[in-house]
Amino acid sequence: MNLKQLSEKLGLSPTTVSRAINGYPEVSETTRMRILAAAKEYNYSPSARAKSLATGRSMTIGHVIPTSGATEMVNPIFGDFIAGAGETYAAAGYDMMLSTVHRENELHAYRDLAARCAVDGVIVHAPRLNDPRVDLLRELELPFVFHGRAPIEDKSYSWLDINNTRAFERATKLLCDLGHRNIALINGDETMDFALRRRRGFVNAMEAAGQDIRPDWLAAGEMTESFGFETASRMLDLPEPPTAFLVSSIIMAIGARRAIAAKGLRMGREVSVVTHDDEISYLKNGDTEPVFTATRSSVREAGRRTAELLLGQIADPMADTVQELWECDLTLGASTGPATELART
Amino acid sequence: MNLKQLSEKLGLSPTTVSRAINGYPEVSETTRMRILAAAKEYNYSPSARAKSLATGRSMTIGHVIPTSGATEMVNPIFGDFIAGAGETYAAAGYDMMLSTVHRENELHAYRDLAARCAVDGVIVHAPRLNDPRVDLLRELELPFVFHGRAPIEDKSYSWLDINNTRAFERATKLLCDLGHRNIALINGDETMDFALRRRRGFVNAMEAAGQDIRPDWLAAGEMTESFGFETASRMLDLPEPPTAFLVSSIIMAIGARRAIAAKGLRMGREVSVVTHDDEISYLKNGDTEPVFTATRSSVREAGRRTAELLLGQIADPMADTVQELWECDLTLGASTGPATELART
DNA sequence: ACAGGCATCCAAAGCGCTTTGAATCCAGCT
DNA sequence: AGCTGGATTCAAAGCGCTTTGGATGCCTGT
Repeated sequence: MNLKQLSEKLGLSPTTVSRAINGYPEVSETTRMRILAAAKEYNYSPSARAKSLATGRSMTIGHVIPTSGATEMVNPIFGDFIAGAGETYAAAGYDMMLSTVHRENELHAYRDLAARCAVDGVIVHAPRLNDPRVDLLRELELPFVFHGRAPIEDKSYSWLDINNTRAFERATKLLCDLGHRNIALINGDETMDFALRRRRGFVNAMEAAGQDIRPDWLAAGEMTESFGFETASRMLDLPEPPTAFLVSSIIMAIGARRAIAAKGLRMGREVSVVTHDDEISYLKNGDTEPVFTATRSSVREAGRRTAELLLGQIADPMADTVQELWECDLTLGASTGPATELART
Repeated sequence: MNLKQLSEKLGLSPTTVSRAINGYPEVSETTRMRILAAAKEYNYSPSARAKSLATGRSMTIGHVIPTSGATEMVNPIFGDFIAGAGETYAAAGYDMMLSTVHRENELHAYRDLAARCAVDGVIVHAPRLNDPRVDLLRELELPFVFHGRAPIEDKSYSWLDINNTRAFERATKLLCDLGHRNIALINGDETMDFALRRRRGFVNAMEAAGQDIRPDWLAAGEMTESFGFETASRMLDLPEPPTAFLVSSIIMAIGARRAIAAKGLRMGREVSVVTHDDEISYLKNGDTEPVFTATRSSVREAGRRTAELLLGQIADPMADTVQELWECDLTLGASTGPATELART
């Protein structure tokens, strides 16, 4: 069933039917009702392809998902971010288009989306150091919003980010205040902007507290459970092991917990752990008391809001760029406690 | 830059340029080369919208992702499945379109995709008992492949599934062979087809071994870490606690491990755990020795293959439907051992 | 010299919609 | 009666591509 057939059935012109469906005022209420009823009866919806060709807007938002590392890992926060963004799109009548792509083909993927007029805008994931995507997307004149920031601090593009530096400063200070002096950082891949900021927050707070930062106690890598386990295991085997871990993702923290348990130590007693918690739906940080003391921010909420910012920008391309910096909660859980001497025995 | 402009620049007709780009033979090699060079220079790609309107194919595959439960959880295996499917799509020149949708709106989402001609086919996720989607999609004449099976056993639709029943039979038998008599099942939501089959496998093997199935030792719910923790905790508190857990997802198994540790028990010693492992990229089941004894099948590989089946079906709608049933590995890890009396003390 | 055949190329129609500009109708007013 | 103007409706152009059905030119063989 297409527009022409429907209009013939109704004895009206395609023009009128189209206007009725799209809510234009130049059609009487009675015929509008008649048209909408018929559309429903025959389950008619305008063809998205024809519509977007005619209007010049595809009503589709693109997400280019970089798969990283040898394992081509998909970031675990991704599902929840998408779910949040999807709510916004659904409410606004937009579709969501995904491309998963190896990092080296990423720029080509954006170029391609733009050249094919496949999307009206994109959300940019996982900004990194010297991220070339800001310039590229500007050149392509494709509306975009970053989830996270490229390290460039100018106001010339829109982004939504959490205050990674502050969150990790506060978390580090908490550990210092609990008397910990041997604090390790298990960070995400430090070519990524968020990881750099978290490290900076950690370093700031350690220096403020007059504490040593030992290279042995710094690690960065893939945000997998294995990496958390292996890194924590290795550090706990050091002659002078850390008494506390600051961890960049709850998945790595679960690995760290496994390492701690394997050494016969108790998390929250001999060893403390603070992690960042994205509030991933299947990895809730406990139901009553949080399992981990954590810096917390909902990535799903971020998805919803980032999508809103992008749709706003598409609706009014002349509007100013928008920057939103969200503070994280610092929630106390069972994984932290005062420093003890036990871990060194 | 559009086709017309490019063809004017080249002094050729749009027809010829189009044919050159789409690889038709009626254009000389020299002009084809010239055209392709110009297309590259001006970064021209045919508009996807116009192309799909003209060809009648959208070159897009839809995935309708149901969010489940009060938390609107996104299944954690989803990211890896999508990554696998995405590889297939990219290689074949297809795009991927996602809608996340509440379960009650799911049928409407499919209807809408079909009516708007937005996709050439869909992959159906998370089949359930009495799944209405088989009939609906047939009625809509939209090509589809199920990831998993609807319980209907006919050959009239295509699916790719793992042999859940067999996997859980074997896993259960392993635990029985290790001397366990108190075996608990922590299953996924039993309105889902896969969970029903796993339960059936468990029951089959228990009956074959002449063992009791105690309602106390059966649980089904959301595949979250919390659910695994709470369920295992509750069961371990029973007057007669299980000595082994068969768990439907590695995330729940991580929760169960936490519960076991919290009771001062050791996984693989006092309590055994076997889990299903989808080989999620960020939750690798250990690097050297597997942490968990597990029934294993790569969900990413499944995504890749399911997408292939769908594209095949789109390419030849008259071809027979295809069913693929994959067997799981049963890999031994550190989480299982012989039954002891310790757990009951 | 001419028909036939092949290799190239092109004009125009059409995909299903939106949207411009115009037509039609029917009060309401002078 | 005649004019104006608002309320409806419509015909037709156009979005950027593919594809049908020629057209053109060139080479062959007779």
